[in-house]
Amino acid sequence: MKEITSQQQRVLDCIQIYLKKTGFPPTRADICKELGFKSPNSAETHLRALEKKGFISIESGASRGISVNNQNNSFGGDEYPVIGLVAAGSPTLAEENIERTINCPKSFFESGFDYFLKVRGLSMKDAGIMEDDLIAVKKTTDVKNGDIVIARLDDEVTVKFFNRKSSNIVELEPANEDFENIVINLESEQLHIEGKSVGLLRRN
Amino acid sequence: MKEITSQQQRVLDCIQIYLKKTGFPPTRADICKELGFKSPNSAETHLRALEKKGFISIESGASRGISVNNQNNSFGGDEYPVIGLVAAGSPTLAEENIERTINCPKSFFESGFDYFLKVRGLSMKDAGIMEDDLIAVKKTTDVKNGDIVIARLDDEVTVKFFNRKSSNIVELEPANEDFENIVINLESEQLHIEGKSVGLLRRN
DNA sequence: TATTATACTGTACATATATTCAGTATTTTT
DNA sequence: AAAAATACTGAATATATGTACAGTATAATA
Repeated sequence: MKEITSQQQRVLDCIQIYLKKTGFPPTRADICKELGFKSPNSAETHLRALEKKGFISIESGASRGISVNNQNNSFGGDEYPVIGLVAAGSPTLAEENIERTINCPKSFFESGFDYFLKVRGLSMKDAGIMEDDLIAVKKTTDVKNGDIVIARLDDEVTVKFFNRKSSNIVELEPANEDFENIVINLESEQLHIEGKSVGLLRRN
Repeated sequence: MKEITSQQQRVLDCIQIYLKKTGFPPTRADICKELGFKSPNSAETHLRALEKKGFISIESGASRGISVNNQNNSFGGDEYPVIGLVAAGSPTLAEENIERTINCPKSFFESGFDYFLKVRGLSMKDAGIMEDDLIAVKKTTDVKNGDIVIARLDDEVTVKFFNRKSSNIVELEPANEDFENIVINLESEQLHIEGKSVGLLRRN
């Protein structure tokens, strides 16, 4: 399997996300629409490159005749996006930050989950969350004290323990003595709870 | 979900077999070819019946726009055993210690793996391995310094960093300052390397 | 008894779609 | 320095495909 370029990866991801969403592969036009290309030939050439490199197979003449060569993939799970936890000051948890997808069953984590978040930094190391770990995130605002939450302050996304001190005061607590608690006064600051951690996946 | 007729079941099976084989849904003509119909409208009417009964969804106008409404998670991965890392002095990694199994794809962890090991204690906490975490273990004796290995000394199984000091001396190093290195002289003691960690799964 | 659902054949056609050709430009490899 | 790969736009076209229409026939339902 030869090297894949970033654009080819985007096309491959697009195919897999489309497959997950609709149950069938995209057309060239669909790919263009998703990725903003203006000519179907843009998709075509990427598809041919992916085929040449062995990532996909294309059945000639067949509409939507794309199959992903995931050797292990006779597999009925879903594709879950892996979203990069971008550094401070960067955009939020957006679709554009999908690095790739992971195929795994819905019920893999007890309460169900929506996406994986790739961890940056070691602010939660004493909770066993290390750099590059993938946190399984369930989208919810229903969080309790002690939950590991994915919180957004302005445009900065962070993973911390949640601790409501009073009706107006929330503390976000790291699990690392080198970091300090973030105290938020809800009257003067905006806090968005994106979701909470329901599990963790690490791949050495 | 209403009752399905035998012919409709044949069509539904045909769709699923075609999907598994090719990676994309069949056309009306494909179904006719598979099932011996002579008119595409035969397939069409069956598809519409299946749609009406809720077994499939059809995207109007899209070629091969069929998706199977699979609420049942009959999921093609493999069952991997979860083995409890039993406390000191207890039996080894035996079949009897299988707590349950987890369904997940073969290649879920990069290099493939053989079973999950449920962690006891916090001796590897600084490596982000916490109590009750499930370590994905690949059975192998081919380990390098720095690998997290599953080692057995007599009947005691432990998870530690591997460090070969010399041809006869191996150190098993915890990732927790409260624990001490285990130094093994291979001439006088038996060390069995059961495998190494290739990943980790945590479920909150 | 009339109606609806099932189960087909056969023809026809609009359009969805793959695919080719002609360009332009940048980067990487040889 | 030349060749190949990457990364596109834009237009054109043959055909793959969904889908409607016209029939025929049987079984189930109201």
